[in-house]
Amino acid sequence: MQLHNTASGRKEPFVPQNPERVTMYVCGPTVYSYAHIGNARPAVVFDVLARLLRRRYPRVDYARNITDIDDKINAAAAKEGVEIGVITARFAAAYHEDLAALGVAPTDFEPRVTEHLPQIISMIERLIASKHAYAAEAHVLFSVASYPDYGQLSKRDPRELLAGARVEVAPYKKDAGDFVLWKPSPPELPGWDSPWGRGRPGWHIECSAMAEALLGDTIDIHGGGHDLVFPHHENERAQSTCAHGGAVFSRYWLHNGFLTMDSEKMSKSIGNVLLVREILKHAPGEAVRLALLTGHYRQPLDWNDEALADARRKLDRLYGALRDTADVAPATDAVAPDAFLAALDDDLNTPAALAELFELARALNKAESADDKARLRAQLLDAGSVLGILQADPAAWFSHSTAAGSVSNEEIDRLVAQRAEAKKARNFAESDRIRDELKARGILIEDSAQGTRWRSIN
RNA sequence: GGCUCGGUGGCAGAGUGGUGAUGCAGGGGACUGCAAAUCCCCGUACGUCGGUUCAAUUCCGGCCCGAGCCUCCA
Repeated sequence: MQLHNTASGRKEPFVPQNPERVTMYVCGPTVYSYAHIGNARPAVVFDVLARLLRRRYPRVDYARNITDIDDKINAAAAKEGVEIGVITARFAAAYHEDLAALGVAPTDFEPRVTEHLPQIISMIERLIASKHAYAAEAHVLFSVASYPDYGQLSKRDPRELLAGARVEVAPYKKDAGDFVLWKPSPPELPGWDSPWGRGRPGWHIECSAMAEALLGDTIDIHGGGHDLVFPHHENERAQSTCAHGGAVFSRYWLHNGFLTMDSEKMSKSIGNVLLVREILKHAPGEAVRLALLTGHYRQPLDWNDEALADARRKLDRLYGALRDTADVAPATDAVAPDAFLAALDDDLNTPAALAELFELARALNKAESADDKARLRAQLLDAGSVLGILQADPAAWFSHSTAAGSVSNEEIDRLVAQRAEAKKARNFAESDRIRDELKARGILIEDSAQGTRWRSIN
């Protein structure tokens, strides 16, 4: 298996530190609002990676945090006049709902900042003791100058960062590039007691502390969106490495590319932020998931109506092959083909893996013997399970209707029966009229050897 | 300005130093009462200008265009 490591800028063979226990940490959401489709990409991508790793190794410890201490959360809570816990509980639950709809399996760990204050404080104390951090005016700052490797992950020149040309430098900072590990909280804001007074953790320290607590000093894989490379991951790396006496923090850094909306960056100022739950009102979660896996995870992905419609048609084809062989029990000993797994093993090449899936579907459509059908069907289902798709009942997929006020199943059955009568009487004008009527209402009729069937085209 | 990463057929999107994935759309055929689904066949695709090479879409360099990051945004 090969993975592209941001730290080296190359694909590298993936060799876990301990093959008995692979560890992966992915940066999760700050829960102050609903997840948008860009937030969903890393969740889906690293879900596929976790599935692949679980197939390869006996134990995978996958942690994805929920950040529940943050200034934006404070702002949202103040606006509603509630405790921050009200806000974070609401949006953490929404996040879970959205991910479940996208077929993202729960992670092994889901640490929260509010549950790790002692660990965070302990790590900051150790950084101060080792002179990698200093307290100043109720803040604690990480000293970038104390870590010569700073900037290596994001390929940035440390001197420039120390100079901080673009940044307004707080007076208590020794160097412009120093960043906050702990900051004071005024009485009206949430705060926690610490050796430096009542305050709250800075943005980056949480992930370092929680990864340490759950996965150890050195983790195998650290993932997140490409925008996190700097400063978030650069800072995490600095903190953790220094807190651990120089031990490597993450052996492989993986970053997914950004999502654009109709070729534009998704941003609140442009007003093109698309929430996962909005999309799910008009499209099956599985299609959203597949759309996110259509491109390679490191490439930018443009989100638009056509991309989603494309994903639905792909699933129509794949589920079509499964539906046509619904009477065949999958072989129990057949697994995803080597070519499919090899594609994923090559830095999670989902487009190439998908191509193998379509080859399987074609072979399954052509298969004549029961043995071939049973084998190919099992292979297709198993391959689908690695990508987290194709596990639903094909009949459910094709009857899935997202159009409001569509025809009831009873009415469809009645019209199909009427049409069958007309056909039997060779009254084709009438049977075609019924078919056209159903089509106009979003139902497509298909006559097959097994009888007439239908599917929703909305 | 600095640092990343891209520009592949109508669209999406892999990949490769020499036999041009895959899906959708499109054309032809088989099947069908007609369709749909399925199967078969069909595309002078690799931003641009140079260089290296027997051979470059694939390697190197310039240029043009696009995306992202440059201190709390996945």
